[in-house]
Order: sequence, then C-alpha cells, then structure tokens
Amino acid sequence: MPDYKLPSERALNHHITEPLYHQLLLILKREIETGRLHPGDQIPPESQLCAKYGLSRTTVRQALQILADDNTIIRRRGKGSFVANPKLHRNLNHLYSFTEDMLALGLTPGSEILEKSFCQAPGPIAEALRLPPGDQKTFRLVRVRLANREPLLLETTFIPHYLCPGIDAKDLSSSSLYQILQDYYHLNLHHAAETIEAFSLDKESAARLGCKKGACGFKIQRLAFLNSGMPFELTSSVARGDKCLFKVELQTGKHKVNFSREINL
Amino acid sequence: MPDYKLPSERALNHHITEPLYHQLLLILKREIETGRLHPGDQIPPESQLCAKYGLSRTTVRQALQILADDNTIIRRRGKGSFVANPKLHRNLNHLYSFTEDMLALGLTPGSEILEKSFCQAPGPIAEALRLPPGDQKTFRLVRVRLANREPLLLETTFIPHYLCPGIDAKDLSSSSLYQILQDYYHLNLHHAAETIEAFSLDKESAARLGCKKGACGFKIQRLAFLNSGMPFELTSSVARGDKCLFKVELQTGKHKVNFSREINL
DNA sequence: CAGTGGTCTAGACCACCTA
DNA sequence: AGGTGGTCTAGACCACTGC
Repeated sequence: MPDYKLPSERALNHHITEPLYHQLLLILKREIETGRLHPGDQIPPESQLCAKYGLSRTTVRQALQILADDNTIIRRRGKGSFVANPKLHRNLNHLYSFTEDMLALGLTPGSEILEKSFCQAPGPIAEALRLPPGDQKTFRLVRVRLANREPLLLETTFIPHYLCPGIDAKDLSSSSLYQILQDYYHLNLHHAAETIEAFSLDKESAARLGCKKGACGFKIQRLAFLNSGMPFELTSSVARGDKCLFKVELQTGKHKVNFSREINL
Repeated sequence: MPDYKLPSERALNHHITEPLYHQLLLILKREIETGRLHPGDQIPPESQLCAKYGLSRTTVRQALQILADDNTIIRRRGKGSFVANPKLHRNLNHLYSFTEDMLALGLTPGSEILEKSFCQAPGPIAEALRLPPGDQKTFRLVRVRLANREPLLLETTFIPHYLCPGIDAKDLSSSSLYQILQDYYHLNLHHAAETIEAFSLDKESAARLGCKKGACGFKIQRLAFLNSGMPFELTSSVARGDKCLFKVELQTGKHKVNFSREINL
C-alpha cells in the first residue's frame, strides 16, 4: 500500500483552452488547500499522476515545477514530492487577510464595524481608484481590527460603487471582505501596492485605538488591483506603533523577499 | 539580417555534471550583465539557440524559463524574448546599499562618520550576533546618511571584531562598508532580516537628524548573515518619518514581493 | 504567410534514496 | 534492486504577431 493518497476523482478537460498542466496544478492545489493533503504528506509520484490523468511526464512535471517554485510542495530526488509547511505561504499572503494573519500569529482576531455607507470619494481617493469625474460614488467601510480584544488597526476602505452594488446589505462581520468581493462580485485580487509611513496619531484615531494623542503609529495605504490592471479597492489604515512591527527578509541568491507583520501585545 | 545578436562564442561542456540548461543560462546571463545585450534587445529565438548549441528545444526553454522567472528577460508569444529593464532588479537589492538606493531615486547620497571605534557589544547586540561570552568585542560605526545634503538616517553598525581586524584603518567614507567587508574580509552577504518599528525620536537622534524631539520616525534594525548562516553585521537605524516611506508590492500569481524605500525631500 | 513562444507527447538515461 | 525526481531528445500542433 502506497503512503500517499491519490487525488479525489476529478477529470481534465481537453476541449478548453486552459492548459492541461494548469488544470492539474489547480487540482493538486485544491487537495492541499482543502486539507485532504497535509503538510509533510507525500503527493503521488510523477508516474502515478501520468497514469491517472493520461498525461506525459513533461506535462505533469510542469505542474509540479510551478508548485515547487511557490513553495507549495517540496521535491526530493529519490524520495518524492511533499506538501510544504504552509508557514512559508502565509508570509506572502498575509496582507490579504487580517484575520488569517492574526490566526497565524496565534492571536484571536476581531472586527468592529464603525461605519458602512456610500459616499463621494475624496479627490485623492477617486484619483487612486481612477474614478471618472462623473461617477465617484464609493462604498466606504470603517472598521477597528482587534487582536485578543485589543484594538490594533483603524481601517477605512473605499470600493467603487459600480463594482459592488448592494454590498451594504451583505454580512461583513462574519466573512472577509475579500471573500465577499470574490464570491458575489467576481473581483479577484491580482496584485497590490502598499505604502507604510510613520505617523503621529490624531485625537480621533488615538481614541479609537485606545492610546494617547500624538503617540507614534503607522499609516498604511493599500491599493488592490484586478487582473486587468484596474484598481478596485483602497484601504487606508492607522496602526498602533507600540504593538505592530514589520519584518523584511531578503535572500540574495534567489532574490526572494519576504514581508510580514508582527504583533506585540 | 536578424535584429538580434548571437551570443559570443562559448561552448557547452557535455562532460561535466553541470546541466546543459544551466550552462546556457549562465552564458545568456553573462551576455546581459556584461552589457553585450542591452535592456529591450531581443535575444536569439529558441530555434537559433537550439541550432547554435545543439540542444533540444526543451532544454533551451528550460534556461529561458528561469531567466523569465527572475525578470531577467521578458517573453512574448509571436514576438520573441527580450532583455528586461534592470530596474525591477534594483528593488530587490536596494537594502544592501544606501548609496545605490539614493542614486536609483535620483538623489545625491552623502555620509558623515560620527564615531568609529571598538567596543564591547551591549547584551542584546551580542546575542543577535551570537558572540560568545568570552569575545564580545565589536567594531562600532555611527554614521549620518544624507540625501541631497539633508540628514535622513542615523545608523549604528556593529561587526564582530574577529571578523574584521584592522577595519578602523580603512577608508570608510569613499567606498561602501559592504564592499570593504567583501573585498578585504571575504564577508559576503547571503541573506538579511530587517525589522521596522514606529518610533518617537529621542533628543539626540532628533538633533542629529535636524528635527524636533518627539517627532515620528522609524527604527530599523538589520541583521545580515553569511552563507554559513552566521550573522556578521547588525545595523540599527533611526529614520526621519517625514521623509521616508516604505513600499510593498505583491503579486498573487507568482507570489512575488517587492520591497523598497522612497524618499520625500 | 512565416516566425515566434506555448503546450504536449513518448521515450531515454541518470543520480539519488531506501530497502 | 526498484522507485523517485533531474535532465535531455526529437518531433508535433497550436496561438499569437507582424508583414
């Protein structure tokens, strides 16, 4: 009996333009993300995947190569391919989800909605989101984010209204904003740009975050883009400086950069 | 006449263990780094490389794929492969050299040495550098870094003394510290970890940087490691918050992260 | 239309690991 | 010895670009 699970039944579609290697890649990724395969588990060897899906070894290897490149799996000659520790992943994904980020750090995330409305975007916001002068209506969401019940971030999010009509009726407290944008509005994050500044907390922010006016903090602005290159979300956050710090790791050889947030409560 | 140059004469060695795709990769990389191929230039199409080096297309593509993955070249179906703009590269290297970083931003870098001495490392510094209790002597260098003559950073660097005997006699003002460590002491940066905190400037830092006590700034600590995994340098910096900001860019597809510093004078 | 890179096949030999 | 991933070949069809 082999010590690996074959993927659950799922066939490749030869009649669509999506490459076979990519279809296989998604199947394997899904096995891992849904937890059917755990970190450290061996995935089926190339020979098995070739047989099961009727693919040549080159095609199977192309899929596995990509998974290895982004640290989803680790390949060992003579031994096999194994699901990698997802910790490496989290660092890359952390910006997308405050909730996941906190859970990864062993903290209990929380969220409190302060405001939920539609409004005209202020000038710089409209510009960043590339809103035409005629239609600058945006959905505005103000949230305080908590870790172990302590306020950490004050977030203000703007999303063009035409991209998310009716979003004010959705339940934003129980599932993540990105999840809702993806599921109901087909807005998929492709890339994002974030700026981080040092910032002296104004009276209101300080009050919301439970620290003194004039204390040091971070002002973080994130602009998120779709595959098409259009921005679809802008979030401006204020973070407590005494509880947050950022960490950057660089490798010269592979030219890899890792960026993560850490919390001190 | 084709509009691309064939690589200068250089043969592959079939008798060594180094894979052929890797040998080809290095040949192409060398053409680019030595400037024989410029950004935007087309590199020979796969068919030409196959013919010239007597390789199958798979092998040639393996080399080109790697170059495309690390942004050395850009591939376009129907058009060809082209040398990428090296700007993308610089962002990954920026942390290593303040001087290069400023030049890339179009600013004139400057440096003022405030202190150059040997001293016993303070406890946390000795710990981070993994100095044995018996030998905690370090080289200590305090510098103010300038951009267009404006003070920007106050840097304090510690290097274990046993790694750099006699460094106090070197000319640190005209060439970069990393360059000296590399050239004279064979200390090559392999990877580095940096933490960034928000920080209220104390009286001395504020005076050195020319701003008011209590103003907001960043405290940045970098620990640099050798190939062996040993730390060899620790730099603790204070940056003016009103002139520096950090920028993080993420791509979901390739899981790439870009981290850079920006300056507002 | 010819030339480019993107996908895919079927098969081969090798180096490495475990037993 | 048998299985794994690493390298490599020769050939095929396709999609996209530009003339």
